[in-house]
Amino acid sequence: NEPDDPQVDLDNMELWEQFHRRGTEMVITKTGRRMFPSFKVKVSGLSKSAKYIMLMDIVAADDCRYKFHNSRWMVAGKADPELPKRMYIHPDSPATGVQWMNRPGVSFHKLKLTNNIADPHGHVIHTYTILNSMHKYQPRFHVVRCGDLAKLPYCAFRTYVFKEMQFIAVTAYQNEKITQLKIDHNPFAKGFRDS
Amino acid sequence: NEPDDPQVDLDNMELWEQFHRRGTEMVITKTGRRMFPSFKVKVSGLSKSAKYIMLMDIVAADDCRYKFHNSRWMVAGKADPELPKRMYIHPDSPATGVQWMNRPGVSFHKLKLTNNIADPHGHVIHTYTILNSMHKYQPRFHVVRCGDLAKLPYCAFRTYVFKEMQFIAVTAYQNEKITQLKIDHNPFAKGFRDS
DNA sequence: GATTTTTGCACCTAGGTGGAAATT
DNA sequence: TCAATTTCCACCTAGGTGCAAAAA
Repeated sequence: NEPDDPQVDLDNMELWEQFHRRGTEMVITKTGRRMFPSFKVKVSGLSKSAKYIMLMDIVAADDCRYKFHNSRWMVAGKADPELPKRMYIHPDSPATGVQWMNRPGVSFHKLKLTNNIADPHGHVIHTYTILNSMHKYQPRFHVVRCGDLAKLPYCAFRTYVFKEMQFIAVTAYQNEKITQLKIDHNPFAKGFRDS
Repeated sequence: NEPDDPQVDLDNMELWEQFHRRGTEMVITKTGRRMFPSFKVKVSGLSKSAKYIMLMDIVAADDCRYKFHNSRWMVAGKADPELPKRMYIHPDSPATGVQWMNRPGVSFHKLKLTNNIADPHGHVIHTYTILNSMHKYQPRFHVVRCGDLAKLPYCAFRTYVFKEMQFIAVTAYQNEKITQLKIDHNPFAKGFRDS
């Protein structure tokens, strides 16, 4: 009656698949840009009383550089070196299993993607992830049974990867079909819709 | 070279004093209303490496009920019973002394005042404080040398009180001079300014 | 020249104000 | 009748969009 076998479901999977079929792009800017669709998961199967820390990060999906040519993404050489990535710790961590499971979802919408090497601030909570433009990335989600942030480095991670979330970082959209999907579904881009 | 004698300065003291001279009022609503001026302090004198938790709460200033009569606040009987108050833990807690001192200030602007007894959600982070209308209150600030939220109940609190922050909770402003000060200084009320 | 990045912008969402009228 | 509270609103701040032009 106290399981500890997390089941993780990606929120808005149908939308993610629509983007995935066309080759998702995410804009990176100097001041930081959110992901769309946003990264949100529903977690079940946790021990009710045990404490957990939830995290995400974004890692290189391969060691290639890409370019968009003839309406297609093509490999264009070897990847540039990656800057060290920091884990984005969900700000409500640590919390008990029942607290995580009772919420409508665990959302990482505040994370921002940037190409700005200079860290904006020495914030306690790291909101920015530095990416290379024209490179392919894979977001990951981690569940750690751990009640104390200080002990996080010594705890076992359980990692969940959704291929549907792979994307290529860009400073300006390349594929107009991706642009249109963003406009159609992101409420902040409603001003560019036709209807 | 590792002091542990916190010095706390109230931000925007001149503005607080302007309100204090006229008898500050704070609006409470069903959905919750922020304080204005907002509660922000600058902390120094902490041990650089020790971890601290920062908190605030709001307690009854006396055991009276008030009414506004002939342009003055007057005692109008004995206070209604207070609902138990919860500490509002600053969301960046715990953090090291140098992290707290390096920031421009420790801000509690997200706290909301309400007269709604039904707690809106079972949030991990408590944002709402329930107050009685027409009663006088005193906000307080607490510094706790403590590295673990779970151990907070067993740690020694150092409490700082600014009399300039005393206010009477209202559902609608009584003193028009207070209303005008709010309009003059709160950027969200700019629409009501004359100029 | 061609590609990639930056900047400023109009247009949105989201939410914090006190006023005025309605309600309790 | 009077005092206190609730509801809805226009008017703000704050900040997330892709676009177009300029810059690198």
